[in-house]
Amino acid sequence: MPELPEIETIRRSLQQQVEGCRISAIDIFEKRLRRPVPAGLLHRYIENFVVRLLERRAKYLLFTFDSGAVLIIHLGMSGRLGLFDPRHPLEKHTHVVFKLSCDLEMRFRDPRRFGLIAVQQPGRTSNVLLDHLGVEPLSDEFNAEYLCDRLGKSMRPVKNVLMDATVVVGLGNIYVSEALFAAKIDPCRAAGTLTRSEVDLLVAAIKSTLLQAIAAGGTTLNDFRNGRGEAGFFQQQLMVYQRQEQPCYLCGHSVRKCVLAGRSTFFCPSCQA
DNA sequence: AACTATACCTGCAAGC
DNA sequence: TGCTTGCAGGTATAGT
Repeated sequence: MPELPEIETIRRSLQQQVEGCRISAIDIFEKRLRRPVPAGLLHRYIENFVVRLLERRAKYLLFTFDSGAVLIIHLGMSGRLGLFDPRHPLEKHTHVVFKLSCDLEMRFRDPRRFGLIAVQQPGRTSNVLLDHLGVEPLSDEFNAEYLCDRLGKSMRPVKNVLMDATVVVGLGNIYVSEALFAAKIDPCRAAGTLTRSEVDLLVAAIKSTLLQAIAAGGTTLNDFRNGRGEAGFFQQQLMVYQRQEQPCYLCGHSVRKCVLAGRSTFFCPSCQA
């Protein structure tokens, strides 16, 4: 489900409780995620070790342990990670339970099983999941100069380039549509035709859209919840996403939907002409 | 080489 | 009511 703001919201909601906690036991109920759950590595390098750091890279949550290993969790489209009282009944599709020394359980639940759990072994620095990733959109590396270079002379729709994780990470279908609206750029525009001032606007729009969504605790369209089970509020600020056939809040023109990069794309044909 | 379409999986809403 | 269909926020990979 979640894009960068939702993952960052989950990270912040878990950090206090999880950092400094020991994982006392790991129960695996379903190994068939996007890749098989690495039971052996979890028991060897994660179980009975203490979480030192909970960070985010792209849409991955990274738990660094005092064993030197890193637990990598991705939530795919329908994944959830939350803290529960051990007495709370297990919800359907709960695949892995991490029992914490603080007497809580961190439960991974994912009906569609597009998520994944992986372990980077102690001493390893390269990782097949992370190595190819582009820059973080909220970092200083993501600026107009960088994006101009990556847009190049490409004829691809600008939306497709922004969804490309080797260019910039963390933007999914919701926030790309919203950021392009904020920058008043047509998602179909050939990437190479954007002017420098349009790229300036686009970079600023991406950063501010993501920051506003994080401040709102993410977007809860159907079932997103943070680590404490709380919904987000950014859905109240969506300008175009899933608003096809409804009037644009700025100009009143009907919002349109098209398909780009195989996914629904929402835009105002008047504001983003 | 650059790019797009497809597959992975379950749940849900809409339509019949 | 109950069936079928289409669609859903992500990513890797097969194919053009």
